[in-house]
Amino acid sequence: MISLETLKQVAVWSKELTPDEAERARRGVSEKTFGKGAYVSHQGDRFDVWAGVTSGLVKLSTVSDSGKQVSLAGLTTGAWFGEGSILKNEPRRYDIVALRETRLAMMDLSTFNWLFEHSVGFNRFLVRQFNERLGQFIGQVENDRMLDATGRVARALAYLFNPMTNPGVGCHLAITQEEVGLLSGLSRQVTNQSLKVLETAGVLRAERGGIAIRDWRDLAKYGTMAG
DNA sequence: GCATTAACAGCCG
DNA sequence: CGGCTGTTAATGC
Repeated sequence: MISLETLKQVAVWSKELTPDEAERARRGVSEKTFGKGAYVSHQGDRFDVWAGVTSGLVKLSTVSDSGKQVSLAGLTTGAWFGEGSILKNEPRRYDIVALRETRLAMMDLSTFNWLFEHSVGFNRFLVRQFNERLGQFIGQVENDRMLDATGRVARALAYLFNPMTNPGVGCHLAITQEEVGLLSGLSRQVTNQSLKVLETAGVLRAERGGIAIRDWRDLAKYGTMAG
């Protein structure tokens, strides 16, 4: 279990709960650290917790029918994930991998179900999150084949910097070019060149071991148009 | 063409 | 030193 203060810090949704609900939530959440490269869960697992990123960076990926790894999204500070598998009571459809040392807040299933049954604020949050993810998913299938390397990098970063799904991210993120490549489904070398293009376009600033952006919507636009 | 891997030099903490 | 970055060369779809 964690303190109420910690809960408020790592979970924006907790601010919408009543005091009683927040107390329940705090008692059902514990924290765990994952090392670089560690699997949080494998595709097909019954992963019986709902989890939020306290610090670090995780990647959702799956294996395509042709057998190669496909990255779906990156998640960073403030992002919560896993509700889809819990609500449908089905195995995980994705691998979840820590791209660097990552601390996760993990809620047990009974607490999640209690909040789902009793808390209006919790359900509002879930609906908003589903809505945002649906928008991302539609963008993904519509544009996947049309985007060049630069567009794919821009889109991966736009999702990562999206304050709806990653509420704690801000406009600066410690991430290496190799990690951006892993999220974009590209090699480090091509990612390096794409980042330079985006920097020249003025939508981000590439630093050593980090990226600063002006507005994540600029990246989103870049990631939905070829060019 | 465009992307990938391999290799290497430079840089920085 | 070790990790990150910038670049080039060889190879593949």
